[in-house]
Amino acid sequence: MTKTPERYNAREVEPKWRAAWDERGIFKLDETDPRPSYYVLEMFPYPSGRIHMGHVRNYTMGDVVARYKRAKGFAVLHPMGWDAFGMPAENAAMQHNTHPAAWTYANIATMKAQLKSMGLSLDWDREFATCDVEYYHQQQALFLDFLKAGLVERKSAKVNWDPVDGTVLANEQVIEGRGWRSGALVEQRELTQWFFKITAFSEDLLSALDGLERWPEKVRLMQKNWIGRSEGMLVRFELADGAPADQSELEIFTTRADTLFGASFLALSPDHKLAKAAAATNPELAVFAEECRRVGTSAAALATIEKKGFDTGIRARHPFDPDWLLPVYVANFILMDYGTGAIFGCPAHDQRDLDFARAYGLPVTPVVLPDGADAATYTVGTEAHDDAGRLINSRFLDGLTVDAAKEEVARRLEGEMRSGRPVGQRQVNFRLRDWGISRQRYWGCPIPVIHCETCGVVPVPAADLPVKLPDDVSFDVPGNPLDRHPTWKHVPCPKCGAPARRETDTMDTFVDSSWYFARFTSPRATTPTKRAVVDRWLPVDQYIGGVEHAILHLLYSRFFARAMKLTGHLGLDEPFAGLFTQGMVTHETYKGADGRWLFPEEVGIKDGAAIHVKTFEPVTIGAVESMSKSKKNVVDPDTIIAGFGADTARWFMLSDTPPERDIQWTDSGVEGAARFVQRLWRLVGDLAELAAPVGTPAPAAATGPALDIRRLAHGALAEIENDIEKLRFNRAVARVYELANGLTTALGDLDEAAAAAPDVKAAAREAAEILVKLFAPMMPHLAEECWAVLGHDDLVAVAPWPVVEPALLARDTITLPVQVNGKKRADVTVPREAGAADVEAAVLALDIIQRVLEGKPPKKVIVVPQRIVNVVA
RNA sequence: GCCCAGGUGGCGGAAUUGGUAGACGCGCUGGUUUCAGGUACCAGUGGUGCAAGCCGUGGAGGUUCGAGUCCUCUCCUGGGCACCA
Repeated sequence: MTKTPERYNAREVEPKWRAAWDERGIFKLDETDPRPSYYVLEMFPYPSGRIHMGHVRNYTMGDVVARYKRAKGFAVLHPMGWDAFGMPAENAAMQHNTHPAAWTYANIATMKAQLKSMGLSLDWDREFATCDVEYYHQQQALFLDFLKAGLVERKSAKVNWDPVDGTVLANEQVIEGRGWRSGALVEQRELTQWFFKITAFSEDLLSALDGLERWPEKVRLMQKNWIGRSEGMLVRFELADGAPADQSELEIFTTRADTLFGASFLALSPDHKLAKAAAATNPELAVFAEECRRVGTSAAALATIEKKGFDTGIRARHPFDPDWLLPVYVANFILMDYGTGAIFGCPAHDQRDLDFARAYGLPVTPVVLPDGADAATYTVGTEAHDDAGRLINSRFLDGLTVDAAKEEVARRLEGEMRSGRPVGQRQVNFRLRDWGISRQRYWGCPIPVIHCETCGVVPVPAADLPVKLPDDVSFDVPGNPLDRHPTWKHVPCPKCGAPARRETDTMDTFVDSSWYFARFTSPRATTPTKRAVVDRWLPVDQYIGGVEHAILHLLYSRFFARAMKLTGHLGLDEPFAGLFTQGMVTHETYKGADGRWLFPEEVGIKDGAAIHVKTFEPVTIGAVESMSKSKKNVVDPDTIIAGFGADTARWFMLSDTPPERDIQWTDSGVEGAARFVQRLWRLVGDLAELAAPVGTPAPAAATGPALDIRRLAHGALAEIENDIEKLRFNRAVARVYELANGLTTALGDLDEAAAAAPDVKAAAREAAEILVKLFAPMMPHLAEECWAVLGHDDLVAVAPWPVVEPALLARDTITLPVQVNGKKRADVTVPREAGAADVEAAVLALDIIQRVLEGKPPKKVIVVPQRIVNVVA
């Protein structure tokens, strides 16, 4: 190899191939393409201004899958769009006096150019932003259909109010008592709001998780916990003394009806109607209830407070014994919106009830005896027993298991009638709440209803859609610009024609992202979807995004699919057949001498110590954390792509770290990736010089070096295909390195005669083309340039994936490791078809084995075919 | 507190699911090329020992011919949920 290899210049080459792809339109999908379909989708970005490394990682992974599936002969749908409504646009409007739309569309233009520079195989013809009128028009149509189908509800509810953003948040948008976006402490307020009835699907959303086999177990578990199903009973307690005149009973929910004979009190939420009635005549109780509510604003405070209660003086009768009276407390640890807002307390078998009972001197009677404990001496101290056991002190339940006792209590209470209703009934309860979608904001999809004084809430007629956002709005004062707009909300009632007003709330932006995947199948349709098209392309075969959306976005999307099915917009329940959640991109953090964060480019290394590149002051290297602007540990994708090329950035993102884990961005790692780009370029150049012309078939009966080269290529092909199918990109990358190493060595070993042999030249042709096709999904620009060097004038992006020849994967002889007592001592090479007896004989003939055995016969020889031999001495 | 996931060289990580621990990359060491830096190339790189060998997958036990992988206990790290009756 005497010629001076030219360097591969990514900066010049990459734009050329992107233009070639565009020109040929090869990533545009024909919806009627008869080949098997494959839908790969990455979570679409919020147009915040510029893409970050997390986007690069996410979209690179999706692109590998898309390009690979295309090569495998699928008709691939791989679209991109923008999750474009939301608060940052309004904040920018306030700060910089721009219009949210102008800000958003400018950001989209910037980010689209950045995504294009990555060389992604996207069908840009399908692009849309959720703030496009055409998109939210169809979303309003969906809303009206959901309303008609009874899936939308307007109700007054205690809501999470974010005082900084001035809007309502869904439960799942409150994290540790703070708004998920603003971080402000959330307050509880009573407001009339629009809700999607996601709880109508609680049972189905839970049970269908089992069928999502290509979802991460972790995500399924998180959703399961979030939905929070529990089986229990509603039990009616008759009120005896001290009850308000209009209330004669108290209904509680319990999952432990078996412990009814261990009851020592009843407890109410301060917001329970019985508590409120009692507080009306008891000022002290009213004060206590008010105290509870104050604490209740912060979940962090809730977690640490002591259990407190207030005896209302009311007494209730035990359902199995009318003479047994139980005190009714108001307690600070009872939630109004779970179950009935009331419980019965069994201190011996519930820790919270035990803490409460100890504080107020209430009886603690064990009714479940742990296995192995003695009934005569068993007592409960400071730890409640909530595990299994047998019932004691429980009359007719004594001796039963917990499950059997639950059955027996249910049977009896269901059979006992009071005022025409059973005293108890089985009930399944869910933690999941309905999804409040009202937001008091401008930059969102308007809720298409009109409020009329005589007709009430009137849906906007479908023919009047879209309800467009007005352009002339100002953000100089707090509050909702739609609400204070001089004319927008004033409209005649569609029913009676009288003056009425529009709903000024807009939809939660999670609504926008709950059906965009369906819209991509027919992005310009004048209905939300086209049934024939959407039914062919959904579900998404592979969805890829961040695990931070494990609950919110994915649960809402699953709800939307069901709601859209019910209203005839599509034909399935589960929108995402395969889900992959990728890890974050991390980087070291740096702090200067003054304690301020520094950007990575401000930091240099001198004599093994980190210093500031300008001031030479010492720099402290901090923890490796996920990239964030606030800590300045960010690397700009543009800088990397401009400096090294998109292929290097893509390759690095796929290398080394398993895709589901956090990846650490390092300079040396990127440089390594860049070096490999050059190495591949030289290797393909060398192969091209040696290789037979384009179209030469692989040598069928190769021997010697030609056979070795073929085996290398086909071995790598089989492995990489398997790795990409399983999204194990880091392993696929390692296999490409191995193939490149192997081919480099094989080329170096060829003597002049071998290099001139036709079968070697044909094998080199085959190996070079396999190599290029194998890395083409990961480094598509380099692959095109290599493809051209190999003499092709078509694009590798449309070339079919190579086919493995299984015969090349098998060897005539195999080398087995030989262990003695489980420790490896030798290798033995035997014919592939050798029987166990032949292998054993070969092993025992080995000098090393004879030496270790010291001439004695082995106790036993274990031969695992094709695997290993173990000699037991 | 409860529920998950995970601890493997200096670092990121492999290991066909019970069968050669450390693939591949980064880093490092020595050498060749180069005025030099970088690049490129060659050799080496878990620990220990002159060596045969011995020790090694957070820790302690166990099952097995054989354990990173299975079981019991324990420590640590990351994530989710959090008075859900």
